[in-house]
Amino acid sequence: MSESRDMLREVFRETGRRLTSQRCLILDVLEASDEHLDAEAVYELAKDRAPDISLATVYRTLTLLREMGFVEEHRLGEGHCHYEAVHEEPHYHFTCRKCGKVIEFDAPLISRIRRDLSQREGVKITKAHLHLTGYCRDCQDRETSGDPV
Amino acid sequence: MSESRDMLREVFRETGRRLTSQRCLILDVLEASDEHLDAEAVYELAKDRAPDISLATVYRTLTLLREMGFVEEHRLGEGHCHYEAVHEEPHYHFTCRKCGKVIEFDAPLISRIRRDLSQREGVKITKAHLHLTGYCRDCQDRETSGDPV
DNA sequence: GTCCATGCAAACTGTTTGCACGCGC
DNA sequence: GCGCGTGCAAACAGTTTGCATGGAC
Repeated sequence: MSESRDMLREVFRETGRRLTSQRCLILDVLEASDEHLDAEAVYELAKDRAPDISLATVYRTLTLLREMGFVEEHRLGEGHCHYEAVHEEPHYHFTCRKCGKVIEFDAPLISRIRRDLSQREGVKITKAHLHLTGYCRDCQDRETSGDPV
Repeated sequence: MSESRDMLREVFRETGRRLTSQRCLILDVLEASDEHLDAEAVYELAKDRAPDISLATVYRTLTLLREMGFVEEHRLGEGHCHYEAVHEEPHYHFTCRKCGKVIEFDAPLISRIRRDLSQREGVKITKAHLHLTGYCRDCQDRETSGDPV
């Protein structure tokens, strides 16, 4: 654990940033959780180990870690962001419109889509978000409200 | 034009809603634009034709039209939503991280991904959002800031 | 010791809501 | 005329920022 933090420290130093206890802690919290935490949840979990930490620091650190590529930000549709430590493999999300349950999945076909678009439009794609919505197994019979005509 | 509004009126009546001038106007604005407007932009455009319209009405109407399936809401990552009148064909988005340019594209392979996940997880998928980010042709040489390590 | 990072509180943006009036039906 | 929809302003949620203090290096 501590040797991985040393590597981390070096990455920070190279870019003129400091590895503070708060930044360590927030990264720990994200790595320890395999859920998609929002800023408030990260804040609550961090407070358990550092009661004085502030929500502003959580936001600043999440932005920083995102810029450095250590965490990913997802907007799954509820007006606030979710964060998670980066995995090696890309993965995507399904969200149930009824109960909010999130299912993660992989979809290798996305790489074909990326390649096609890159070639056709001459763009360089750095990130793909695929977000499916619908009704999970448990909610399917009750999909009453707020749906297309 | 007016006969299409009559059809619209009927859809509203069936669900106990009223087709007000504001609702018409907002739908007009969205249909007239082939861009992705945010609520503020819809508000500004609507004010040209109805100076007394309020931003609250714009939000309420956008929510309503989304629930009725007439418009789609996109969260392309900047902390506010974009809206557009529904097209028949599904389409997806690429956003340039540098200049914000949006390219729309189709990706028929998505239907395979949808089918796979539905079968594997037993979910019913009603909507797919694919959002690619990266650098457009013009911005590729200057992709300096804020990128993964 | 230097200067970046933090905590606090206030500001800010995008969105929602309570209420009395107005308009579609 | 009944009741949904509107405009207005205030409230709200999530996030950002200014400033003085504190901690990493």
